[in-house]
Amino acid sequence: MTTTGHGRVGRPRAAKRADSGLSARDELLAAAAELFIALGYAATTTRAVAERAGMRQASMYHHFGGKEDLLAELLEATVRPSLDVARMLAAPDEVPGEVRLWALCRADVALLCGGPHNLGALYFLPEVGAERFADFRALRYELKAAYGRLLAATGPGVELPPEELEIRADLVFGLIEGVILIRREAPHRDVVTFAAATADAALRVAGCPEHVLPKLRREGEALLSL
Amino acid sequence: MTTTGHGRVGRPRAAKRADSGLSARDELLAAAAELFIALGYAATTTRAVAERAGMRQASMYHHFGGKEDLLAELLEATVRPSLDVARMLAAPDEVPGEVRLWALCRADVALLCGGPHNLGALYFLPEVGAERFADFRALRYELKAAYGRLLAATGPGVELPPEELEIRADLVFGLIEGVILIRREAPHRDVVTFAAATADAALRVAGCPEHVLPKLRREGEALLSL
DNA sequence: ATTATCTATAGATCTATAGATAATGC
DNA sequence: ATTATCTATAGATCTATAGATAATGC
Repeated sequence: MTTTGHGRVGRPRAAKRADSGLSARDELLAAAAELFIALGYAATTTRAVAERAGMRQASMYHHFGGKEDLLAELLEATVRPSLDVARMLAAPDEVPGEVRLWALCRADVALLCGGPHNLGALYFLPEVGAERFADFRALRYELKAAYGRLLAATGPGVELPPEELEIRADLVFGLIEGVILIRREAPHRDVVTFAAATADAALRVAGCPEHVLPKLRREGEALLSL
Repeated sequence: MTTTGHGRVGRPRAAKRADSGLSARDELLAAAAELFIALGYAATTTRAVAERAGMRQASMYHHFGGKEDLLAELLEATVRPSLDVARMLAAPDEVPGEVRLWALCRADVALLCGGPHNLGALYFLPEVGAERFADFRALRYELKAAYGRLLAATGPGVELPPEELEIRADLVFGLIEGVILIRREAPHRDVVTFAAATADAALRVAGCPEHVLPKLRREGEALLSL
């Protein structure tokens, strides 16, 4: 998020309007995010992106190589904060696995529901399967693996056979990413309440008995406020 | 699925190939399903659909008004079987809510994971928000409401305040639809095992204690085999 | 006669490049 | 001199229609 001081260099824009405070790059990214989420990737034209950002179609190419670069940058910027939390929580061995799993779920849901747009919806665009977005998919896969390891470190009392563990890992990760679908239909829920409720739900799926959830909530929140 | 006996009327196709046994309509629907899921709606051209179905681009218009009609028909045909199960399970008052909820989850997951393509992925295409697909969205909304009513009929022992109930309903429905995302990445899981495991997970989210799950599984399966 | 297909194409895009232009910076 | 934008456009699509054609059905 680079802002330029007033008095920009370069030819002035044809369609003038209030300064958004964002750099041209960021204006383009914000416009692309809104349009990709609402209309999809292929249905969004470079003209629509550029004009929503306040410039002509061709000017976009001064900042990005093309539409694909916009999506790649949005995807990676969206998954990276979740992965940062996951990496942080992978380390501390003295904290029980279930507390760290609760904290990761809580933080991830807050990130997914936090920003002004439902950026996570970009993950589900069919075009994301293309080779161009392999870097993003690798980051997301790493995040998923982190969920799996924390789930496996959960217990005692919840020992599961390996194939059952694999299903539970998919279900927990699916529940968290499913939050993106929920947000699409109920955009105005309180994020803090919802994030904690979803983390509780994830640990129920993981097999935690109801009576330990208050403890996880307390310790999980404490772990995140460090 | 109408099949025509051999010796079809009309000009022969230019590109000949083995008879699929499907009507031209169904060949087009199958081709559209594969392409919409793999590439997305906007990125799929009428030429690609027609040619995968074994005919020229323009011939598609003899069977469908356009691309939108293909998607609308696929969406409605995919959600309708789930809704049929939900309507059937809405009736029997003598069966406890949690058993009926388990059965609905189990059946819905089996439907979502059953067919040869991951048709549920069509639900998440951004284009589905368009006015043209309002009928589909109404059916899906009715399905979601059925989940909500069964969840509210769950208990005793699991009485929840209304706003918590609403969050749980979203989470349960999100978990079930999240199965579509899971299937996208792990396409070769055993459907029967996975469907039951997911129904268990949904009831854990609903608040059922672990020790009642075996009973729900038994009675839920029995309810579905009627 | 009816049907399902074909070929051909008009009209409407959409992306990406080439080259001009109007600012600031030095 | 450098920069960010502009205008113009070539080339490549893509959708949907018009009208011809090659089967079967009666």
